[in-house]
Amino acid sequence: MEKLPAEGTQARRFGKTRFAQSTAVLEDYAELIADLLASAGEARPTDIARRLGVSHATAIKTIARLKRAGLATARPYRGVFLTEKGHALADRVRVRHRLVVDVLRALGVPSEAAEADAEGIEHHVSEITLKAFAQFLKLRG
Amino acid sequence: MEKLPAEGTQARRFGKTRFAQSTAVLEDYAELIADLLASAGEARPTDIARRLGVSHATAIKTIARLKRAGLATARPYRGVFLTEKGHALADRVRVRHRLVVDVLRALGVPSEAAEADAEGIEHHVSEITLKAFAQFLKLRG
DNA sequence: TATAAATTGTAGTATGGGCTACACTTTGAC
DNA sequence: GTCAAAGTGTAGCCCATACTACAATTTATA
Repeated sequence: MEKLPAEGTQARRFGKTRFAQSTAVLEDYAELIADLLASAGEARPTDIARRLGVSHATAIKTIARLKRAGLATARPYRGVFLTEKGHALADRVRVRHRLVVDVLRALGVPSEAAEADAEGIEHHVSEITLKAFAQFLKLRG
Repeated sequence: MEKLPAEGTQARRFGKTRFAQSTAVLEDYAELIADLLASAGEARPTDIARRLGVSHATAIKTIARLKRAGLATARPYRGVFLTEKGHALADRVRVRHRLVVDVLRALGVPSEAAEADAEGIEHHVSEITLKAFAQFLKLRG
């Protein structure tokens, strides 16, 4: 979610909100797919749908978007894989998620709520804020 | 944010994501309208659109949604007003926004980034987390 | 008071997330 | 090897956000 499309391009039809929102979904998918690939060796639409609580049709459509965005590859009936770019995104997302949860917990938020809220919060944390979070945790030991 | 629609009703066609997203937009509008009413005495679609960086057509459509949700009233060419419910929402949102910004700043996030990020983060902060934030700030003086 | 400028409203279109229903592969059990 | 179950894909629909383009009203100015 670091950079918005350039002014002149298709930005016009991409309000900040919509952009942030649709980016958040892609981030969630990338992270989950990386997780499934690591733990199960494969990422299938049905598993993804189940984990995200959406219908498999919705998952498949979003996977198509991941492909269009150059984040994933997939061939019919053969599961989903991440491109290098997709893996990089998943890694960034995972690190950020951990950081947000840790900060919330450090602030006294119960683990369960911290995990739940981080899910929504993480997509809106800028690089600057992320750095501050890391620094805060480091100082705090 | 606080509560999702009941299972049996129209919930079915209101994914978690969509619900959170559309609620966030209504919250932003309510807050902004309250702000405009307080500072300028009136809240006009064009002002709202300008402040939110969307077209006036988009603002007008969302204002219609606010009306449907019982949060605002508006008559053609006569500006927008908040209902009691709308004011209550705006108040809650304002308090929450302040709290989130203050916590970010306390964590060492520069003011500008804190304000910007809070805009996105605040809609995902649960009551539990909010309480923890307040407590944290109190202890910290 | 006319008339131009600004504001407001409406229509039509695109994208995105979500769903159900139905069709088509693969897989697995006999 | 057949056939049913599971998984996968497609089509069609809804609603929300957003936009541009055009129409209508209000306001401000000549």
